[in-house]
Amino acid sequence: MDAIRWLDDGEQRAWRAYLRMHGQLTARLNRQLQAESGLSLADYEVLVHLSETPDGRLRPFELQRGLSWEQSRLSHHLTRMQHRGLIRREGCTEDGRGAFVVLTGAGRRAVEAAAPGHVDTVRKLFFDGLTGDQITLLGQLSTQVLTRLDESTEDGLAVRPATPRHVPGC
Amino acid sequence: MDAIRWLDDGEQRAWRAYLRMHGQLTARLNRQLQAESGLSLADYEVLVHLSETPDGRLRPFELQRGLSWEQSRLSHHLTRMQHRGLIRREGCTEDGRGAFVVLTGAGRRAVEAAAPGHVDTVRKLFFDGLTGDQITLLGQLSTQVLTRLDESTEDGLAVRPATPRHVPGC
DNA sequence: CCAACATAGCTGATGTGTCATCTATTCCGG
DNA sequence: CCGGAATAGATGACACATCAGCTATGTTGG
Repeated sequence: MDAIRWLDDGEQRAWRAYLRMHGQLTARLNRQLQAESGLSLADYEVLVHLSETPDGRLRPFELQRGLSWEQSRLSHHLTRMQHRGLIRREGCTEDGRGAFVVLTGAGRRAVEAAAPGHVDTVRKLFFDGLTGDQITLLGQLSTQVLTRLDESTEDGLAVRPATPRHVPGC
Repeated sequence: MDAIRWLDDGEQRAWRAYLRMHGQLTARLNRQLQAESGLSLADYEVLVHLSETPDGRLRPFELQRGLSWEQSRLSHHLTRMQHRGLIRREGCTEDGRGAFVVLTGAGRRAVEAAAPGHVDTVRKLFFDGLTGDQITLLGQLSTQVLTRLDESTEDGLAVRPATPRHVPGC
């Protein structure tokens, strides 16, 4: 029961600037993608992952891990993308529970058409304003925080199936 | 018509790590807030802004600027928060178009109850894994990018209503 | 073999964000 | 003082995200 360690002034500023920056940045990226390609950032990420495989197909759970998305978000999103003809679902013969997500021709054309403009915007709005050192730092920082997040998920600190040990009566 | 400048390997890694980190981090913060206080991160930010004013009231457009939210998002969010009793809307006598958003007692109690746990989680998941230098640099980086975003909005590069000559002083 | 459990995936309800559009008021130049 | 433009704000439609819960198949220890 220690005293609350509030954020000091610098932390406060950094935190708020960071949150605001991210919001603004992704809003801009989304608008650019939407306007020029009819895709959202989420669509784009899904399509990129698929397009990076040799045959443009992945199991949903692979996609899920690659994107770090919630399973259900992915499923809903794939349904919408399927309706728009960007991807197709196929059954999986090796695993009766499974499925495949397959990039359609339209899907591939959509990413390929979107990519140059998107990368250009990411550069203009983000990378071009940063030094190499800053980019390196950001990468390190992100990786550090990610590691920390993973670790604290595994043991007790986050979601855990309420005391699987020592259940009275077991 | 220059050649496309794709992201190099380091940029690619930094960018993807960054996007993933942000997603995971905010997901965790949202869950913690939701679980312990029944608030979302968005709710929390609104309430914090209100609670930082002397009388717990702001004009929607002030809130909008403070949060850098879309006007319509704010309006919808306020409606939902109003239904949950966290804020109240009042008319504005000085400006017939205007309104006030007022923190209710329940709203104030909610932020105050939420704050310690939230700050603690932000520390545990984020700041405690970073050095002071990293925090400083993140603040700088965010501010730089924000400036860049603002600049490129004002002149031609993004949406602009033809001739916006009329800056609201305030 | 089979009961318990884990894994893969889908779905419906509900809360959230964006876009386009709408009303009402205020501001401002002629 | 009037008409057009800017400002403040709300709203409906729709896309998106999360949660809880569901089915079906695979895996494994007894």
